[in-house]
Amino acid sequence: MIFIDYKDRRPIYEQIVDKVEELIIKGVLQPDTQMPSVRAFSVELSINPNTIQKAYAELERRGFLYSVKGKGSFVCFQDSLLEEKRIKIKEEISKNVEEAKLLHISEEELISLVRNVYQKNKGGNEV
Amino acid sequence: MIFIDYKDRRPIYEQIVDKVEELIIKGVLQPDTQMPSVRAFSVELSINPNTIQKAYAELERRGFLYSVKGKGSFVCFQDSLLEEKRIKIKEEISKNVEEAKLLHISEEELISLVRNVYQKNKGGNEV
Amino acid sequence: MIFIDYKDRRPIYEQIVDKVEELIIKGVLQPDTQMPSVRAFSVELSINPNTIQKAYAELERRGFLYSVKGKGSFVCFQDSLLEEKRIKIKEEISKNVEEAKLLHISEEELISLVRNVYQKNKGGNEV
Amino acid sequence: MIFIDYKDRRPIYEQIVDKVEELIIKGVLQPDTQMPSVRAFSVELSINPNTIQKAYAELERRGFLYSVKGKGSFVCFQDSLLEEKRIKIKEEISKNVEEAKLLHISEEELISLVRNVYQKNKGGNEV
DNA sequence: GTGGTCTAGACCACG
DNA sequence: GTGGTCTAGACCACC
Repeated sequence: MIFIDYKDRRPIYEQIVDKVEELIIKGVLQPDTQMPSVRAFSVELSINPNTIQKAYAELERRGFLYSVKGKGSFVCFQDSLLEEKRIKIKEEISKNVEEAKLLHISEEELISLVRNVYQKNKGGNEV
Repeated sequence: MIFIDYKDRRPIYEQIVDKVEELIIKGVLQPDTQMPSVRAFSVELSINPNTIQKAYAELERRGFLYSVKGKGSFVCFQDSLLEEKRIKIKEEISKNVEEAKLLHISEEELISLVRNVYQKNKGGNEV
Repeated sequence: MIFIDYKDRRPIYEQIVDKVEELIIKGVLQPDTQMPSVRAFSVELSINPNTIQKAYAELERRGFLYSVKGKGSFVCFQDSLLEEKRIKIKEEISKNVEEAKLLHISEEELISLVRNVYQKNKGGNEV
Repeated sequence: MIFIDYKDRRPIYEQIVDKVEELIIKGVLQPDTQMPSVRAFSVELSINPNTIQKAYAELERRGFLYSVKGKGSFVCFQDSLLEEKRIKIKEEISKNVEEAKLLHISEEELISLVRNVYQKNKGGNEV
């Protein structure tokens, strides 16, 4: 399900956090599903358990997981999380568009860029 | 001219690199202008000269500066650098848009986001 | 494996970069091999860790190494790097030949020079 | 006659040394010609007299100039200098060819490289 | 343990 | 004075 890219400059735990988050948002991991135990997951990915622990802690902090003592970690998905992410990504896009404007990329070019991404995979991987 | 944000998680030298690059692209720093000397700049920002040195070296590697031993560091700007940056920022935006799509942000909303950024400061940012 | 020549006018970190590059190209250092840690290597060569760090950073920039915080530095070799080096060395040789021509060294002499290098160690340098 | 390239990474005095040497070898500067005085030359190139001084000293050390107290510096060209340079350039070519061999550039390719340089400008700029 | 950043202070070559 | 390299020693995030 998850593949660690050691050549990726981002820390491993962050790669895991991002991937799990994505799977939850995509609906692949359904709410209240139990996550693999720290130990099991660490064996599966052959990485240090501490790293998984850190990833789970971060996911819990962000509100994508909740842990029950003695039972394990579970997917916790609320719409508010989606909204938060939407705001974040829109802020990032704003920042990038501003930089693009500075580089004299035209409004039209950016809009057609947006359209292209939305056309891509049309009629295919709808969830 | 430049302000170091110690709360920023990015390393100091990277903040400097990005800021100087921006100033060059904006045209605030004109080609062949002499940059402040490593030592003078380090005093101005109250950081270690080595950190400035690292920033200047990176800027030279990227083609925004050229340094001459015994003379100083100078702004060196070619159009090809702009084109490279344009490609990079477009890739970045594409990735952003894809993520936005995943979050069910509509094509229209993104487009109006782009338009807003381009409208902002319209006819006003001349000093 | 590596010897620092303090009489050499080139900086230490550059000597290291060149030597490691050579070892990778020669195949002595195989892809994904772990390099000695910055600290271990610095002890081995009795130089400052920062100097090794600088060498590794440059090797990473050139695409011969990739480093992962908390894990180590690893050999990372792609064929495209070879092609780049080939182009560079051919340019260098062209410049040399032009200078040789200026010095009235005959075409034949240079060609026999080339042939000699290629004959040397013929059928002998297998270990 | 001489143009300083400030974007060239080599020190200025070295650029001057190389250029003067080239002019002498090419025969543009004839033996026993008087060189411009340090002051005149430094004004002409708008650089520091110390830099010219250093270049002249190096050229004298190499045997391309001789200075007469109270009179100035003069071109001094002996065939032995040419021979030295020939040996040097051949050594450098050998080194580079060896590296090319390591990169699996074929003997034939290098030889045709040599031939190409010799064909270029055929029948034109003979001195 | 690892790589990466930063400081303090030194030395060198160059102009 | 300038840029560039190096050392010594510290701290951080990550595994």
